[in-house]
Amino acid sequence: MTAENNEITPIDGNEHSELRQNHVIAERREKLKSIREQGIAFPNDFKPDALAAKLHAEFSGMENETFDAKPVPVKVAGRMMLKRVMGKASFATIQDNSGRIQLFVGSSNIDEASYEAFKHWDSGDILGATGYLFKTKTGELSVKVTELRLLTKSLRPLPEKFHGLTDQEVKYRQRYVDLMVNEETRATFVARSKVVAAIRNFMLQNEFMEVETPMLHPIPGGASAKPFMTHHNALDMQMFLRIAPELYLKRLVVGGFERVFEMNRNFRNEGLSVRHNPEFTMMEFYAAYTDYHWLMDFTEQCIRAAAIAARGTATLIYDGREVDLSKPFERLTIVGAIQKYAPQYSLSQLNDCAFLRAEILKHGTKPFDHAGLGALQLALFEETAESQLWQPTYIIDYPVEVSPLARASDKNPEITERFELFITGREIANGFSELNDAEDQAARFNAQMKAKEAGDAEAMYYDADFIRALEYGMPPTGGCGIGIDRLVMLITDSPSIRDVILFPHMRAEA
RNA sequence: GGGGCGUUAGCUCAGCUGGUAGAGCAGCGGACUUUUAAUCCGUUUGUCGUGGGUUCGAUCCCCGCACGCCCUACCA
Repeated sequence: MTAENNEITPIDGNEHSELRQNHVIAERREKLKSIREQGIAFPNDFKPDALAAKLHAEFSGMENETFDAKPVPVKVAGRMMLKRVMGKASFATIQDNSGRIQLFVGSSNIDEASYEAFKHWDSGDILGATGYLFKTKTGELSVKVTELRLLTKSLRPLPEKFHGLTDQEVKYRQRYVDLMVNEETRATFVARSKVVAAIRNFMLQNEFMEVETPMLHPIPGGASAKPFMTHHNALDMQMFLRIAPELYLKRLVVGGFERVFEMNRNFRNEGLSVRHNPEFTMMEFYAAYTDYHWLMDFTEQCIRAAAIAARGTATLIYDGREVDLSKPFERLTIVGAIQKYAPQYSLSQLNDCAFLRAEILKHGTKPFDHAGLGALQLALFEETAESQLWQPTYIIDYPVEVSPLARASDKNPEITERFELFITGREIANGFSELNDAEDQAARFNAQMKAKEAGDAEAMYYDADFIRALEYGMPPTGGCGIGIDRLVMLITDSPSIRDVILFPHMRAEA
């Protein structure tokens, strides 16, 4: 850059270039400037006494004769979403936490200065209105405004009022805007809140205690996944963001808290997809003296209760297809599911390792050098049957080699008392009778260590303290994790996990 | 990681076989005392994601890159 260029380059700064680029924002900054000059620009002394939705619910049946006979004074506040200025009788629609209500701003009802000021306020501004309820001649319940105040000036314009905000990226990155203008987005997160509350209530009613275990783990455990790594300075210690709370929750069962649950975040340093966010919410629970049969009954009831709390029904529509949570969930073994959904395979083929290996390769899945029969059957299940499990289905009896924390079956030491729950072709929950034999668990950890040394990045670490805990004796216990984000996707008919996470992770903005 | 599609005004989108951009909304000015996507008249706004290439000339054609969405892979 030459000296000449330097001379003509104006002050560089984000604010400055934005002002030059966006005259809409510049205009609003000018308005704010003059508001500041006139007094307190951001007053905090207006206290609304009514919410839009409650006013509609309570007064929409009343007519103007009633309002005339007995006036209903109200103070409402909210963001101005629409404004219709017409000479001396204008309207504005404001939105509060509950919904929207229309303001009638007539020059004969408020002072002239306020009316003139109102004409220059913008969509997105936060207003406080004092007045009386009435009905317009089209029958819409409205507030006849007698006093109108600008509580917060909005410097940025709202998205276009008819089409709204549709850009997925902006919806995710600027969720605050999405929430302002898209009622469906608000509804999704209200539903999520209800699901979480319903699950918490369900657990508490069943005498589970809510606990909080560490998010920072010295040894990541409880799942097969790649962890996020971090470092604690004062302890000069490598730490991991937890991939699952499982091993801590089981320590609590050892300690005598026989029914515990934790609903919180897990972190996995893996790919992102429509079903995967680097941090996701899981509800894990453990109950002493229960087994996986009990867990399946219980999980079913919990999920049903969550759907009813959020939607009022256990019969849902997902992606245009019905999902019925009201009936007992089907239970199939891995082989049984393949036979049902991929009947081209004979039972003898399904017990033939060489055949399975070849068949899995046809589906383009990774090689399985050390995989035994059970793991091969599981892989074929995942390729052929899993995505077809639309109605809620428990798949049971997972092979021991892929279930290092689950109790082996008394009848067959190759399989575990484990299930995964699939709905709409997606895994929603995973549970099992817990392995409480400390010596067996130590052996399983050793096998995982070998797998890790052989290059399996997701294999588990040996957790000596967890073994020590088991050596004190853990009662026979059932434990299960429910993927809350995926459950909310199902209940809110959302196609992407990002639609049910308020601030999904995205690449850094360019 | 692989594949597909996309990126044009603050928002939603047009833009023909290449001649450096338009509409609606929003904004600004005006009219209007029951509108509700108010209406009517006038009017402002763009590094056409980014860097190269081809060309007299590129929003348009070619290549790279960035970002996004979808599919796929790992995974819950």
